[in-house]
Amino acid sequence: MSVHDQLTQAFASGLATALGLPVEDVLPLVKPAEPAHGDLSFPTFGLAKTLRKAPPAIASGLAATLQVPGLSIQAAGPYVNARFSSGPFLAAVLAEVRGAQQRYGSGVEGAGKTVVIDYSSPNIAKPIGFHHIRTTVLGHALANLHRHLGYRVEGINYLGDWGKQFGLVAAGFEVFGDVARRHDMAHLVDVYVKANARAEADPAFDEKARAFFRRMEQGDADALKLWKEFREASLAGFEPLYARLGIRFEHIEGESRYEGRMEQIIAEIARTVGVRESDGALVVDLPYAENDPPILLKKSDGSTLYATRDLAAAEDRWERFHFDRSLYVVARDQSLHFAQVFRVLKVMGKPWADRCLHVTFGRIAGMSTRKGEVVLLTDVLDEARALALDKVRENQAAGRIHTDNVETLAEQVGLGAVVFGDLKNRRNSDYTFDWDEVLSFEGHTGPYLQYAHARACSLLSRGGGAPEAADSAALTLPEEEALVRALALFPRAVRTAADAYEPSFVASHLLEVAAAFSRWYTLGNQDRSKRVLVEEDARTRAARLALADAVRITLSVGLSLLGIPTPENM
RNA sequence: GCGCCCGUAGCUCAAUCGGAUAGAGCGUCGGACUUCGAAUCCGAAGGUCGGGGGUUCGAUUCCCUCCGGGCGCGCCA
Repeated sequence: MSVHDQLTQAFASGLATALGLPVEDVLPLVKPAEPAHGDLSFPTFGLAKTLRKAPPAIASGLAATLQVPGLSIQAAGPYVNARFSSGPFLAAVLAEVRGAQQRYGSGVEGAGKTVVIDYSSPNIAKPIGFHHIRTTVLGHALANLHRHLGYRVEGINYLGDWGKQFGLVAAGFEVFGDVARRHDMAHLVDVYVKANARAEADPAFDEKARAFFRRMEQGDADALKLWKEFREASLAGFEPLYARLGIRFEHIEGESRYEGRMEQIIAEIARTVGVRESDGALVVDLPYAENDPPILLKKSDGSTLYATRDLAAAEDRWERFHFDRSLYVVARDQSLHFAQVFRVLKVMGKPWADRCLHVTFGRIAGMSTRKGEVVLLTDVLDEARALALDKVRENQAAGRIHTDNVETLAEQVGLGAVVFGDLKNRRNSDYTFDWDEVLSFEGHTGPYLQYAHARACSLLSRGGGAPEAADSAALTLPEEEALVRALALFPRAVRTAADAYEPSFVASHLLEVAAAFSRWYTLGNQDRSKRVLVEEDARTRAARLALADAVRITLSVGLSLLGIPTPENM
C-alpha cells in the first residue's frame, strides 16, 4: 500500500472508530482535498440525520477528539480535514519512490488473475488509418497498467483476416492489380480502396468478391493460397508500425483461426438458444431483447459472419486463459454487436460471459485529406518526427542538448506527441483530428512531460546522481511539498485508471506532476537559493536532488505505462 | 422511429462512486533567460456548466423533458 493510501486508511479508521461505523462505510467518503484545505477531507452531511446534529457540530466534535499519528486534524465548517505532518510524509514518500524505482505505483492486487485484452486488431489488406491509434494505444496502456498491478496479461492482436474483404482484394487484383506486387502492402491497400469503391457501384463486381470469399470458406486451394499471400504481406507490413510504437503482443492471430469451428459453435447455439432461418440466412433471436435485431450467424449464401467468429473466439479464449476479465478495446460503433455477442454467451449458459467487457472509445472526426482518403497513422508519425527533428536541431545548435543521435530523439519526441495526444483524452469522448493539435509540442503534450523528465535527468547528471542519503526536512518550500503530494498520488492514479479502463487518468496526473516540478524548478531562475543544485548548502542540495530523482522515476514509470519513450535529454 | 454516447471559457478538454470559490492547455494581452535546459514559468482577460423542470443539506455529476451533435439498428468488420 502506498504512503498516501496508508494515511487515508488511518484517517478513515480513526473516523470510523470515533463514529462507531465500519471502516468500509467511511473510507469511500474520504477524498484528497484541495491544498488550501489540507490533504484529505471528510464531509459530515450524511451523518446529520442519524446523529441528529448539525454537520458543523459533528465536524468540530470529531476534530476535537480524533488523534491520528501523522495527521493534524481540523474542522472547517461541515468538513473534517486532515493535513499530513509534512516531515514524516515527505520522508516516507521519497523513500517509497526511491525504493520502488520502476515499480513505483505497482501492486499485487492482480496476482493470480488474468486479463485478456483484444486490441489494435487491424483488418488485413486495409490501410491502417490514424484512427487506429485509439484501440492500439489504449490497449497497450491498459496492458501495461494491468501488468503493473500484477495481472497476467494476454494481449491479442485479433486480425480481421477473414471475410469478404479478401474477395474484394482478389477481385480487385484482376482489374487494378499488379500480380508482381502482390506482396507489397502499400499496393494491396491501394487495390482494396479501389475495389471497395467499385463494389459499391457495380453489383456484378461485388458478387465476384462474395464468390471469392465463399470459395475460401469452402476450402478452395487456389483461393486460400492467394489469401495466405495477402495475409502474410499485410502482417509484414504491420510489423514496423508496432515496432515503432514499442508494442509486442502475446498473441497475433485472427478470425481465420475459427474457420474450422463454425459448425460446432452454431450447433451449440442451436441447442442452447435456438436458431431459425430468415430470408435464407441463419439467425439467432435473443430472449428479452424484443427491440434488438437478431444476430446473423450465416448469410443466405452459407458463408459466416464476424459475430459467429466472435462467439467462437470468446469461447476459445476462455478455454485457453480462464480469464478474470476479457476486454475488447473496440470503437463504440460496435457496442450493439458486442452487447449481442455477450448476451448470446450468457443465454448459452457460459458462466464467464459476465467477465467479457467491451471497452469503448469515441470517434476521431475530420480525418480525410483533400482527396478524401484517410490520413495514415504512419504518415502522422513521420510528420511528427520531421517537426521534432527541426526543433531538436535548433536546440542542439543553441547548445541546450547534447545527443549523438538526433534522429532517434526526434522519433521519440514525435511519438510522445502523437501517443499522448490521444491518451490524454477520456476514451469515450469524440474528437476532431487536427494536424496542429497532433503536432503540438507545447502545453499539455507528451513532449512537455518528456521535457520535464529530461530536465530532472539533467539535474541528476549534473548533481552527481541521486544522493545516498538525504534529509527531507530540508525541503521547506511550499512548492516542494506540493510536488511531493503530486508524486504521492501517482499510485492512486494508476489504480483508478486500471479500474475504469481509463489511461487518461494517468495522463492527467502526469501533467500535474510535471507542472508542479516545472513550477518548483523555475523558482531558481529568480532566486539562486531556490535552485535544486544550490551551492551554499549541501544538506538542502542533497534533499532537492533526491526529490528530483523521485520526479524522474515517477515520470519515467508513468510515461512507460502509457507507452511513451523517455529520453534523458531532448 | 428505437437504442447508445455527448453538449463545460473564442478553440480543445479536466473536474476522482453527488461535496467547499467549476480548473488546465491553446489562442489573445502583459511579464521572467549574459539559462541548475525558455519544448519552461508568472500574471491578466475570458463561464446562463445547451434550455427548462425534479430529487437532495448540496447537482457539471442522478432522474424527466426539450433543443443541438455523433454513432448504431440482419446478410461488411
